[in-house]
Amino acid sequence: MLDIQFIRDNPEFVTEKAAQKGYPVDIRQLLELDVQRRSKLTQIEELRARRKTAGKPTPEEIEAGRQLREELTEREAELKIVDAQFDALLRSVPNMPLEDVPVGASEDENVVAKTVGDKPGFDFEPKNHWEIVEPRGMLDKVRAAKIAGSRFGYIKGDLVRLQLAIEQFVMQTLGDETVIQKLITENDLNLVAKPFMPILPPAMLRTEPYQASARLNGEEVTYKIEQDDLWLNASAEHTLCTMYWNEILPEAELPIRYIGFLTSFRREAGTYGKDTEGMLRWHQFDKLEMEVFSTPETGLDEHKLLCAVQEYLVQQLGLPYQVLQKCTADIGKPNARGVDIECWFPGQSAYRETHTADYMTDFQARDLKTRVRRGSGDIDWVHTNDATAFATNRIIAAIVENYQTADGHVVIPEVLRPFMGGTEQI
RNA sequence: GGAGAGAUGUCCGAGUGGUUUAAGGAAACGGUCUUGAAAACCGUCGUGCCGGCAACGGUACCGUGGGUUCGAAUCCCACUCUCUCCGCCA
Repeated sequence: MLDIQFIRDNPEFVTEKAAQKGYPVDIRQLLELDVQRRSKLTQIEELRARRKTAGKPTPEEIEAGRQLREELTEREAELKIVDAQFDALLRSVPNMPLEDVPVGASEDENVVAKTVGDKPGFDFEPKNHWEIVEPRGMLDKVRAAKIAGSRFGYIKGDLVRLQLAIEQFVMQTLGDETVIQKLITENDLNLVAKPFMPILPPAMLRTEPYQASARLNGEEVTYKIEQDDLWLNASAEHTLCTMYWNEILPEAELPIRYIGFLTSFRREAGTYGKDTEGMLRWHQFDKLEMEVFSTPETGLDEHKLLCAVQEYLVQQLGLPYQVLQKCTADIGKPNARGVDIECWFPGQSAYRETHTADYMTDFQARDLKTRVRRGSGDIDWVHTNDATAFATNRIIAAIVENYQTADGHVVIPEVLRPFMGGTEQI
């Protein structure tokens, strides 16, 4: 959630920015409730103070206490109602976009920040990825549909080896301090070159932390395990960002940089007919995800580092891509800034989203109550960042389409070959 | 699935109705002593909210939510989580 003090101090700004993100909120009403809430709280605290007695009370004090209790019960009931309204309204206020986030009403107004890499030239008509891997027996969606329904698949053979190679490549690259330092230097960032810690997080989480993460997007997106109060994660950051829920971290431990690997699950309700072929939009997919907890001062640079890592990884695979600066309507409620990478898919003759980087400033941390104790003893909210390293299905599809040969094979990008026993083509 | 135990501040841990604004210990930080360090000694040392420029004052929080009471960490009810043993199992 947003800082109520900030809203008190900047009501017009908050109203305007919230509207730009597509979240019209009644800040006047929120502030009115805020005033009501505080005045009721003051009343209640006064009553509580009067209730205290030192030791055994006299009969008169007991009678007075009885009356105080009646009044308190009434006031507390009033406060509860105001509090609930206030809380609901406060939680409806989105994070404020940073200044450089383009203002836009829909994803169509995202801005292409740059385009990198040459699209491969083919002397034949390039195929879609499924036209290559399905006939070769590396993808079986028919039997998967029989067993689990649409949007599932059996990935087989060399495609599995390719995925494992991608995982190994990412873990090695992000664990390499020299790579991190290089990206920090190239991008003029004021950060330490601490490598990313590999992590295998849980795939499910309980309702309470999920809600606190500001990432629980309801049942269109997320699978619920009813009998156990558990949700299946829709992205690794859901169980990563919640790791330090209700904790105060020593400043010396920051930044905490994780590179997680996890299978994620999405219901994809409302996407019927979209991407039904191939492996771009499944109910279940594997993902390598970065998550960073940092001080407020370094939060933006950490975000830029994650973007740099994403580009570096895609470049290493030799894939053409464009970087999208997401507009206010598309960055999402908890985001202050968001950047997508779209890789080129020659079979579809289109750029398709493969990466996203989210910077939440302290918005998410305030809900998660994840804080940092500074050297001075002060306590501040941490800043949180998450970003895709690779969503393996999508990046495999991109590799297959960009590296396809005339006879329906796929050349393996050089950086991945060491992780596939030197295999050059599948 | 069966049986049992437990949840208190950064950690350990006391506390079963009334200055608990939670004992004591450890860790941490500051200081004294020391050539330096250790030890010893002295001091500081939870979080949120409300008011205040501030010093500070008020209030809440002992797993969560209800209840009893003039008053609840403490009594009652429900729930959650953790641990141990047995069973099953990758």
